[in-house]
Amino acid sequence: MNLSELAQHLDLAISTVSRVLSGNAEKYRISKATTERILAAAEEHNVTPDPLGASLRKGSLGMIALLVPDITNPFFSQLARSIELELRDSDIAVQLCDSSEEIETEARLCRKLLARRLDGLIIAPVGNDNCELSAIIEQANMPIVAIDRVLPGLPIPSVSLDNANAGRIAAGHLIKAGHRHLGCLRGSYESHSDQERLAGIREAMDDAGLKKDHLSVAGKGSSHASSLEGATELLDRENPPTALITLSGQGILAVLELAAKLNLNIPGQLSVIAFDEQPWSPFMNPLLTTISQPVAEMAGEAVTFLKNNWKGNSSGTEPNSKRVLTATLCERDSVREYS
Amino acid sequence: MNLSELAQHLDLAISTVSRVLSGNAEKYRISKATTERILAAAEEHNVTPDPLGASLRKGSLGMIALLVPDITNPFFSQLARSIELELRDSDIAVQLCDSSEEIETEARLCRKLLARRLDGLIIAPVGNDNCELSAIIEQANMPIVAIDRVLPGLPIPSVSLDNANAGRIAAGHLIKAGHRHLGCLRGSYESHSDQERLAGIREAMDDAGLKKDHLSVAGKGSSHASSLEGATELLDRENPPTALITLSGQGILAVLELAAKLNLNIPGQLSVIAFDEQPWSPFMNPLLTTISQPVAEMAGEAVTFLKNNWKGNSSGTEPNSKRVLTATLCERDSVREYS
DNA sequence: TGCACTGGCACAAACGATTGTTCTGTTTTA
DNA sequence: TAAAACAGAACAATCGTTTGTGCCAGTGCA
Repeated sequence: MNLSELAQHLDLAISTVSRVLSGNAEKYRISKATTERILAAAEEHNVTPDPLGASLRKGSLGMIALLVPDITNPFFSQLARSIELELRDSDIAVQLCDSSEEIETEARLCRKLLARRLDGLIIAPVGNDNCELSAIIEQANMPIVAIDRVLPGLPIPSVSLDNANAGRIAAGHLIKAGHRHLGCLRGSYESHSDQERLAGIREAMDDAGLKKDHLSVAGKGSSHASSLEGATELLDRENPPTALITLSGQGILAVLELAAKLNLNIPGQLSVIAFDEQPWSPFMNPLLTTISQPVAEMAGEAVTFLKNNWKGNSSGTEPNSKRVLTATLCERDSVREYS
Repeated sequence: MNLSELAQHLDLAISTVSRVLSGNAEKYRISKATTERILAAAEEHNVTPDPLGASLRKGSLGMIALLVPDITNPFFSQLARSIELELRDSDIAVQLCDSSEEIETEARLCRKLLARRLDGLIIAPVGNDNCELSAIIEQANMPIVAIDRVLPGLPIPSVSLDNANAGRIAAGHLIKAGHRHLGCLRGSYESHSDQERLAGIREAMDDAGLKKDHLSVAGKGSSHASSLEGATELLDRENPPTALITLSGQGILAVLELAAKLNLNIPGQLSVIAFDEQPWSPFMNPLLTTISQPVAEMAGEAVTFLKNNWKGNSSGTEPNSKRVLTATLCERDSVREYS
């Protein structure tokens, strides 16, 4: 039963019913009696205004989209949850899209999303150089904010981590513990974030007077197989690093697996710091020292940005703002002093 | 720019434009020339039909909702991803809702979802006895299917695991390895699934001629703290079980943590089987033996059910069908022969 | 020449709500 | 007593599509 049927049933105009049911009874001076009558009947027949009709009229869907590379990745699922929570009370729903880490799929989905006049889009781009995506996004007409991974070529606002600083923190912690030969397991694709993190690591080593050949870098894919290959390149050789930093979420698992295979005790013979705190990080054996991203805060920033850009609300952030947040070190048991 | 503006610009009727742009040009015998002209102009001005208008007219939103207790739980995020993949080619989007394991929130969100005349709802209920939810669902007018957790009181179709069988498999495996005293760490709430799994474990023990006091059960919450408490109750005592089964995803982490604290070697002194295969299960130390749910298959079944119940498509499943899938044992290194 | 047919498109009625404007009484004010 | 003010509700336009039907012109046939 919809509003007009209910109106007919009550022998009232649909407009009156609409005003009452959307809570504007007094604003339009509907009498107490009528209001009560409508509310009762609505309750009885279980009728609520169809948001679809309202959306059409209001020009707003009451929904934003979240496009992530892989919802299975704990970072993104935490992000999804934080965004959901953030929006729960504002009558705005979240449409979830997963691009499976494929840039073509990402472009296709993004195109679809833009066609669906949503109220906004939060996108965690798959790669760092998706021309098609850039082209698509450029002619979008809804607020869009990139999160986690920044597209350097994309003129859209973003919320991301200060990756260089995060790299410095990680490397600094290891250097302070006495390590002189560091290894670094890169994640997927030629990710912008990974490059920045690496740059931060190099800076920290520079500051400590460590030469470039004190850092070994490997890894060229986000899959477990690639990570394993990269880890092998780093560890299964003459003079392996005494401490490792994994730049992507999956990497640490490969390192743990390989270390077990090689009978390398962690942290006894090898210290590790893993990028991205994961639900299981505090419960692994050993308890993992990690670099943690402020996921909830990132979600908050992204949502705030979208909200600020609604209703011609130009009060908020400038159109091309880059918000950069700081990572924190979670010290646990996977790093040991080296002498 | 919308269809009517484009039509005006081309000096054509909006209906003609609509038919061409929705791919029904030949069905309505639009001439080749006109078709080309419209397509070209649409491309040039970047105009696509607004799904909102189409939805209103067609009476279908092209969207289903997925309501889960916690998208952060790998099982549910895998489920979300599988469902997304399953629907990707059918022009149906997924709205994600997370109830934070709170039954009031779940009811509230569910009510909202039902008001939003979606094309279907896949719900993984938080608890096993949510009367309010049952009441809400009963008067819904869209296809709904419960997944993972079955609500015994709810007269809706469901896709779930054969939990009793899964319990039998787990216990059977341990018994076959020579274990005579089993422990069981229950998950959250008085979950229906957990009860069934427990029943299966009891059956297997019965079959092996093991008495009831050969099974210790503990745990009364899904939080890490509760799990830790339960694990302590099971392990930190005189005559602890030699093998443990954790019935919920978080439980195993608590067991690992406690075992490390108690200096209990796994699997040397304690064998464990964990319910729910997780991304990190194959990479833990030790590699975890788990009971794995066929997530993708469950997603497929749920989606298929919804599809079958569209368009008055009564050909499909009966309205109250219960689909039950089988778990598999992933043998790894956390179970050892006991003599 | 007249009729039926049909290709090609326009007309208009939904779909379900929101909201500015208008209309009808009744009460207050001058 | 007439005019003004106001409360309460109806009217109608609008959002952007889809789709059944109607209209017109050209063609084939008798």
